Amino acid sequence: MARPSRTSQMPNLRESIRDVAWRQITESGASSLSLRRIARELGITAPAIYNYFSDRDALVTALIVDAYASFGDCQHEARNAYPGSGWEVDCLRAIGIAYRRWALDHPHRYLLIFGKPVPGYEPPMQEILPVMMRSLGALLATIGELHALGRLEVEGVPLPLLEPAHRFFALMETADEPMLAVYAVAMVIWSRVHGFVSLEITGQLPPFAEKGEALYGFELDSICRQFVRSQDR
Amino acid sequence: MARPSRTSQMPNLRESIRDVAWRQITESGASSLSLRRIARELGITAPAIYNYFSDRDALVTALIVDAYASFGDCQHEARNAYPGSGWEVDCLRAIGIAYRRWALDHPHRYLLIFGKPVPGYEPPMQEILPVMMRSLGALLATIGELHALGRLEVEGVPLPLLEPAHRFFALMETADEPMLAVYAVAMVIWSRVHGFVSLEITGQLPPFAEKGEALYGFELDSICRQFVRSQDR
DNA sequence: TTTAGAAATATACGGCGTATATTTACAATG
DNA sequence: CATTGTAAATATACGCCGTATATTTCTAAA
Repeated sequence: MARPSRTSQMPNLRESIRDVAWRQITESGASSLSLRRIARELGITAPAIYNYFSDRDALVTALIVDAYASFGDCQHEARNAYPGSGWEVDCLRAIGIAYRRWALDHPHRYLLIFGKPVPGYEPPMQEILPVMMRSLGALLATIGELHALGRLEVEGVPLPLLEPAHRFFALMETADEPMLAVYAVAMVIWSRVHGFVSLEITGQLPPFAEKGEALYGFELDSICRQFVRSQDR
Repeated sequence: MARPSRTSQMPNLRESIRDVAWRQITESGASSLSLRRIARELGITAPAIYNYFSDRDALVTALIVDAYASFGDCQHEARNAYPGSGWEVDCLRAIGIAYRRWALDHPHRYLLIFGKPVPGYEPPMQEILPVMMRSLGALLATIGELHALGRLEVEGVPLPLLEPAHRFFALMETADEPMLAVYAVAMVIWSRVHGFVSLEITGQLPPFAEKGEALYGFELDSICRQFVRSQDR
C-alpha cells in the first residue's frame, strides 16, 4: 500500500541521497554537508529527504556506517592476503600499511569516523559499535594469533577494566585474561597508528611531506620489535 | 537608536568577546560557537563584533592562539621543574604527563588546536606557527639535551626533508643534521602521545576509562626505553 | 472505482554569518 | 565653547541552514 511514485524517474532515492552526500563530502569536507545542497543537486526539495532519513544526524550516521564498512574491508583484505601460519608479522605490517593507505586515499572518511564529524553531531554508539568492532577485528585476530603462538610480548601492558556498567562489557564479558592482553596491545598499536595518520592527513607533519612513508615504516618496525618475539625463541 | 555609551559599561569589549567565546566553547564545544550567541550574551548586536574581529574566522584564530599559549605554558612549566643536568628522562616523562593532563583538563581547547576546529575554518599558518613552535619547544629542547649528552638513540629514524619550497624551511634552514634527528624523534613522540590522548578525550578508548593513566604511562615508558640510552653507557 | 496512505511540495520559523547604511557619542580642533 | 571628524554601535536586509506543518499528488490495494 505504498507509492513508488518517483520509481520511474529516480529509482533509489535513498541511495542517491547517500551518493550525493558522499560526493559533497569528498569534495568539500564533512562539515560542509547540507541537506538543502543535496536536495538542490537531486532536483528535489529539502524536506523530501526526511522521507528517507529522520534528520541530518541519521544521514551522517548512515555515512559513518558506510565509511566503517569500507575501512573494515580494507583491513580484512590486508589480513586475508597472509593466510596460514608463519606470516603473522608480515600480516601485522600489511594491516598497518593498509590503514595509512586507506586514510590517505579517503581523508574525509577517516576524519568522519575518528574525528569530530559535524557541528552538533554525537554518534549513536549502538549503531556504530558493530561496524567499528568489525574493522578492529582484523588487527585483533592477528594479534590473537601471535598470542596463541606464544610470540606476543605483553609484559607490563596494563589490562582494561571490565565493569558491568561499561558499554563494552557485553562484548567482552566472555573474554579471559589473555584476550584482555590482546585487546590492550591492540589499543596501544591503534593509538600509535592513529596518532601518526591523523597528524599526517591534517597536514600537521609538514617537514616529512614525502618522507611520511619512511617515518611510518619506522613506527611499524618499532611496534613489531616491541610486541613480537622472534620466531626462534 | 544607535550607540549607547557602552564605553562606560563595558570597557574592554574585545576581551569580553573572547572570554564569552571561551565560556561557550568549554560549555558546548568549539563547533557550536556563534557570533550571535556571543552578542546576545553581551547585550550587543551581532555586527558590533565586527569592530573587534574582522570575521568569525579571525575570532577563532585568536582563540587558537590563546589555547596554544596556555598549552605552551603547561609544557614549559613541566620542563622548568627539572632544571640542570641529569634529569632529562624525568623531564621527558613530566612533559608527557603534563601534555595529557592539559588535554584532559581542556579537551575542547585540545580539539580546537589539533582537530578540525569549526566547519569552514582553515587556520592561517603564518599566525599560528610561532605559538605552535613555542609549545613544541619544551619537547625539542629536552630531546636536544639528551642528544647533546649522547643519550639519544636515533638509529633508524628517518630525517625530514628540507626543501626551500617548504613552509618550515625558514625555521629549519640553519639546522644541522643532528638537529634534524632531534626533530624527527620529537615528531615520533608527539604522534604517539597525540594518538593516545586524542582517542582518550574523544571517548574512543572506552574499556580503559579509569586505567587510561596506566596505559599512558606504559606508552611513556616505551618511548623512554626506545629513545633514551641508559646513563652509564 | 474508490480510497487509504506514501511521497513529494509549499510554506514558514528561527537560527546563522555578514554586508550596508545609518546613527550616536566622544575627543580633538578652532 | 562650539564644531566637526571619526570610531563604535545600531538597524536592516540577504541568503544560507535544519526542520516542522500542512497540503497536494500519485498509486496500489480493496
